[in-house]
Amino acid sequence: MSTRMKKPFVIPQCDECMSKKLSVFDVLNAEDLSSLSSSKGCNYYRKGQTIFFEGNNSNGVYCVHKGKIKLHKLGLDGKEQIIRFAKDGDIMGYRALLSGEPYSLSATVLEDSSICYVPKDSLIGAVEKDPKFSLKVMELTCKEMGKATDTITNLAQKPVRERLAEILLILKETFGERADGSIDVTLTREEIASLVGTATESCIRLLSEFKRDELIQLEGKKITILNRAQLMKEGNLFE
Amino acid sequence: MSTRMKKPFVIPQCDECMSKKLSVFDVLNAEDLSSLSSSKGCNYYRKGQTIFFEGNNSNGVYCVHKGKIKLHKLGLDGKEQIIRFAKDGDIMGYRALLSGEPYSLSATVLEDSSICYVPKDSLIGAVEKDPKFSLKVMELTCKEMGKATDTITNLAQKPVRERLAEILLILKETFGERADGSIDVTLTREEIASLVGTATESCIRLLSEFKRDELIQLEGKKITILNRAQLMKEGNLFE
DNA sequence: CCAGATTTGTGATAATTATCATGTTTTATA
DNA sequence: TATAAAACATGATAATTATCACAAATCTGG
Repeated sequence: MSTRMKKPFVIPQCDECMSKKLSVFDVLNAEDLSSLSSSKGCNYYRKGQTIFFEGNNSNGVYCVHKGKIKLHKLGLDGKEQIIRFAKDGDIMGYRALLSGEPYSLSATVLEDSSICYVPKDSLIGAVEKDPKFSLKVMELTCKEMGKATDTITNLAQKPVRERLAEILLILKETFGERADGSIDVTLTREEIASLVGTATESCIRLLSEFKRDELIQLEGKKITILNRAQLMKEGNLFE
Repeated sequence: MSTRMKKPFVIPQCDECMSKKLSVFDVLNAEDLSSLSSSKGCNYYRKGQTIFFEGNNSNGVYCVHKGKIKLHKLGLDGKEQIIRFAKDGDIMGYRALLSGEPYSLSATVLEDSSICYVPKDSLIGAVEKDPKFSLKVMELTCKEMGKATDTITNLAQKPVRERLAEILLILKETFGERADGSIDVTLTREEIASLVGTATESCIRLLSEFKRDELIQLEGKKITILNRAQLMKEGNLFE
C-alpha cells in the first residue's frame, strides 16, 4: 500500500498522448483538445481491476494513458471470451457509447494502468463540432470491424494449431517485446486459450509442442518467439 | 432474357426507402437527401452477380433498394466465409470507404436485386455537413461491431450443433418467413455451413438430425422452423 | 427438355479437440 | 514466510468434427 502512495498521482495532460500520435483525438485542434482535456478525469487501476462491466450503461469513453487492458465478455456458461486488447493511446467503451447499447464487453487491466475518462457530452460535442474527428472515429471503428471479420474467418476455418501460432504472432505485434526478446505481455494459459478459442489443456499442449519444436521459448508466463518464419508457416500465414 | 427487358428499369428515389425507415440516411433533411439522391446511381443485379470484390478499392457506398446479398470473404485455402447479409435499406461497403482500406469483403447477390450507389464525395459531404448523420453512421458501425463480437464468442465457445441451431433462428429473424412459413432466403448447404463455421457434410448431417427430431422441415433449400422453443434450447439460447 | 454440372445426402473412417483425472509448480496473501 | 488457491502440465479417454468416397437428386444453360 505504502509504495502506491509514495508518488502522488498526477492527471496526465492529453497533449502528452497526442505528442505520441497514439490517439484518435490527435485530429482535434488545440482549443478543442484542451477543452476535452479539462473535462476529463483520470484514474489509476491496479492489475486485476475491472474498469467497466459488460451490461452496464456507458456515459463516456476511456482512454488508456499507460497500461494494458483486456476487453472480454462472458460466453453462455460463464466462460470468458477475450475479444481484444487496449494499450497506450487506445480508447475503450466507444462502441457502447456510440451505439447507445450497454457495454458488450468488460475491461480488466492486465498490469497497473492509468486510464482517462472523457464524459459523453465532451465526446459528442467534439463529433458535432469537428467532422474530421467524426471521420477519424469512423475510421477507427471500421478498421476494428475489419479485424473482427478476420477473426471470424480464422475461428470458422482454421484449426486450433494454426490459430495459436497466429495469436502468438499477433501478441508480439500488439505488445512488442521486452529487452530479453520475450513478448511484452503477461497472460495465463487460460487467457491465451480464450483468444485462440480452445480448451486450456489443448492450448498448453500445443504450446509445449511449439516449444519442443523450438519455435518458441517458455519460461513461466514469458513467451519468446524463436522462429518467426516457421511459426508463420504453422499459422498458414504468408508474408 | 426477354422477361428481364419487359419492364424498363426505373431508378428508385431515396425517399422511397426513407419512407420505410430502413436506411441510415433517414436522419438527413429533405434538402441533403435530395442532393444525395441526385448524385446516386442504381443498378439491377441478377442472382450470382458480384457487386464488389474483396481487395478492390472503394469509391462509394452501396445501398440496397431491394434484394438479398451475402457479404463474404476468402479464407486462406480459397474457402468462402460468409460474414453477414444485406437486405432492403442496408448499406454495404461503408467499412472500406470509411477506413480507407480496400474492401475486406465481396458482395454477391442471392436473388435479383436493385442496388443504389452513392459516390464517396456525397457521403463524406453528408458527414461533414450533418453531425446527426455522422452519429447515425457511427451507431450503425458500432452495432455491427457488437454483433461481430457475439459471433466471435459463439465460434470460439459453442459446438457446431448449437451454432447451427442459432444460425437457423438468426436467418429467420433476418429474412422473415414466406407465406408458407419457411425462412425467406435460399442458401445452399455449403453457405449455411460457412455461416456456422463447419464442413458442409457436418452441416447436412445436423440439419437431417433436426429434421428427424421435428425441429425443422426441409424441402430442398426451403427450411421451415417447426419448434422454435426447442431449437433455442439446442442453441443454448435463453428468453 | 436434355446433358453436364452442381448440390445433397450418407456411410466409413481418421483426425482433431475436449474432458476428466491427477500431480506439480507458481502465485497471492494473511 | 507459511499456506491456500490458482495455474500449469500431462496422460488417458471420449466426444466432436473433418475428410474421403460415392450415389442420388436437383439445378442450369443450350
